[in-house]
Amino acid sequence: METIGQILRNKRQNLGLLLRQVSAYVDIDQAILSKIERNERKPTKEMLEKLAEILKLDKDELLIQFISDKIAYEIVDEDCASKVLKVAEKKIKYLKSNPIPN
Amino acid sequence: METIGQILRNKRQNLGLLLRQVSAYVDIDQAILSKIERNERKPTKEMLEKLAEILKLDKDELLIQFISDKIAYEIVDEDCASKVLKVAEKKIKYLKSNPIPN
DNA sequence: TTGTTACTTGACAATAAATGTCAAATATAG
DNA sequence: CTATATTTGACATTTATTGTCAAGTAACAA
Repeated sequence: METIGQILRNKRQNLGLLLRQVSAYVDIDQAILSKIERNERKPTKEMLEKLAEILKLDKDELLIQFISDKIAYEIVDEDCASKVLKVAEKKIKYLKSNPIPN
Repeated sequence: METIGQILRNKRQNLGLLLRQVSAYVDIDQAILSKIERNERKPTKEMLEKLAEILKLDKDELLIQFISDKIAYEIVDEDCASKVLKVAEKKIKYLKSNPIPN
């Protein structure tokens, strides 16, 4: 099970790219990229898209990893975590099937 | 499918309590409670506990509704929402089974 | 109408969280 | 040691969240 950071770092290193190079492409400070790769900071969606481009990763897959990471860390310390996910799924289905629930 | 706000408001009205009374018990401005009941603001966990007490709601169940609400709204507009939840579940299991993953 | 009660709304300040920038510190390799 | 790559932390800035308050609406009774 890889975190976003691990995915990004592994791919970058496999491609033989430096933090400096990738961060320049993404147009962020390399300190930020370093932190993203160690899960100390979260990338924005714009960053993710750029990262997917330069690292030749699937954009959608990366987004899924990103959001699921965020959610996992959000509720991992709740002891009702799995129930929360089940209820959330129901709610999402409901929200999607009901336009403008307000 | 009820939101947290609806749950709180319904129960409060069924018990014949006023915003003023409940907000006094929870020790918040009644404007805040009004907003919470209309999902314009999110309660803190402390508020939720107090609310569960005075409204005779199950504390854990309310917390589950609260967190799942938050997650549902967070990802409802992603078209990969259900996949996200599946991946998140795996990550949580992984995180829980691995002490101090860092 | 007038007054009362319950609730809502929006502006505002205070607080906290996320973000970006930078330079110094620490590796790691030659 | 030198040079290059990465990490760390302090700091300022921006953005969200939160609480407070007073004025606003709505429903109803007198």
